[in-house]
Amino acid sequence: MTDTAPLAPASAALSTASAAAPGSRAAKPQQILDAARDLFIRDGFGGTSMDAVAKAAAVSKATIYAHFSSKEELFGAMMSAECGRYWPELMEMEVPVGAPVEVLHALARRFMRFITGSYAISLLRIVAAESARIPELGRIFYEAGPARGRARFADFVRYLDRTGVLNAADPVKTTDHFFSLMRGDLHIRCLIGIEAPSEEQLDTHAREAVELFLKLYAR
Amino acid sequence: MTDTAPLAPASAALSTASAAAPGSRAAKPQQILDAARDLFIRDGFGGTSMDAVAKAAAVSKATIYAHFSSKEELFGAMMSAECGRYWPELMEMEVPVGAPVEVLHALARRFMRFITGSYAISLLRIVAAESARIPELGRIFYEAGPARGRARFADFVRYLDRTGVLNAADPVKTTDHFFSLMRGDLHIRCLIGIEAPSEEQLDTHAREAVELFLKLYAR
DNA sequence: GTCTATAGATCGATAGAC
DNA sequence: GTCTATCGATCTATAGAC
Repeated sequence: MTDTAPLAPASAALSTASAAAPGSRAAKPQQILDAARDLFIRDGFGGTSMDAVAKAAAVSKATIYAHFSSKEELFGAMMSAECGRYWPELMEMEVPVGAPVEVLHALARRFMRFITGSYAISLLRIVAAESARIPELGRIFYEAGPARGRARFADFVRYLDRTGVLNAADPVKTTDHFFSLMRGDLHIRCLIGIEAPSEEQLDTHAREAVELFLKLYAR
Repeated sequence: MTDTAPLAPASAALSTASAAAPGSRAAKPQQILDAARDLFIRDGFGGTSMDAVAKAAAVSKATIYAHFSSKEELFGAMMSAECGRYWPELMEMEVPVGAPVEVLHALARRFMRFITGSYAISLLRIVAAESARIPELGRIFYEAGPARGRARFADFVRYLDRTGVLNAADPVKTTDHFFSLMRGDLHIRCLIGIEAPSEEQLDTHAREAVELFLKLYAR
């Protein structure tokens, strides 16, 4: 590896907590967003009441409405903030150094662990369920999350193509195929709550996905 | 093709309408289920009220509760009935005859059209969203739907392996890979409502998926 | 079984004091 | 901005007549 791997530069993770002191006035919007995130993720949109958010955020309901004009807007703001936060944690981590197949395997395992985890699954469930009611929600989610990861991995594919490891004439489609092979049927089974894969399952699944991917695109 | 293709036997589609005359007493549970299906699919679980179901089914709310003890039970009964109905319509159709690559392409196109359509997307959204609240829902859905299609296609893979078209040592995994390549990123984009692929897109997508699949498994 | 009518609870959103 | 208190609407579920 004499070239520079484009996945390497890791930026500082964004902080959840506001800069303001807890309990102060400026911290309340963030308290509300944090509480909303926890409750929406746990109970869904319909299952979360504004009363519950107010109680969890330790503010009054009127304070919530002073910052967010409706439940939908609060939900959209929470989702937008989360989408800007969760994907960097996944993709901007330092990329392991080693043989391409090992790097791919490490990335695949990390990806699988993330997308089958309760956090990503809960977010996806709510976005899917509410996208009919809140049309822009799907795009907010996709652009801030999956699209970023895809673009980032496509850069990595270009790098592997440039260095002669892969034969990927269309990096975007190649990325799509890698992600598709990774998700497999497992992702949907997680989405509908009938599977919670163990670490070993994820590792095996990731290894198989990489094998198939290399069978398609290794030079 | 001297062997018998296992996808061929098409059974009669199940009927939605009850055998009882419309308006009669015995027809009411079916009227309720039909109305519930339409409303749940259109407005989701939280967006559908029992009042609306009663109005759409032309019965009183008390009649609904005489047959279904709660909103959740009505929802589960509807989903169970739908799951037993929708997949046969997809997979038990007559299989086109021709070269394996053309048959695969026809199947892929049919599959893509179905899973990206509003009916399947709506069902999946609701199952995903409510699987946390109703744990058995995901399994009902999966067993009655996707699992059947997978088993059926695995038989087809075995047939193709037996006749020397494919090299598929593990038909189940091979099936998984075919379905994964078909879904691609497109399926998730449909799920979150940011894409509604045209017939041409579906055709192109299906063709590419088959090409990749054959690159992996053609003998 | 089926209806009308309503109980009982909750929810989203707001008014008004500070 | 933040609070308490509450409005008005809606929802699930049931009581009671037939």
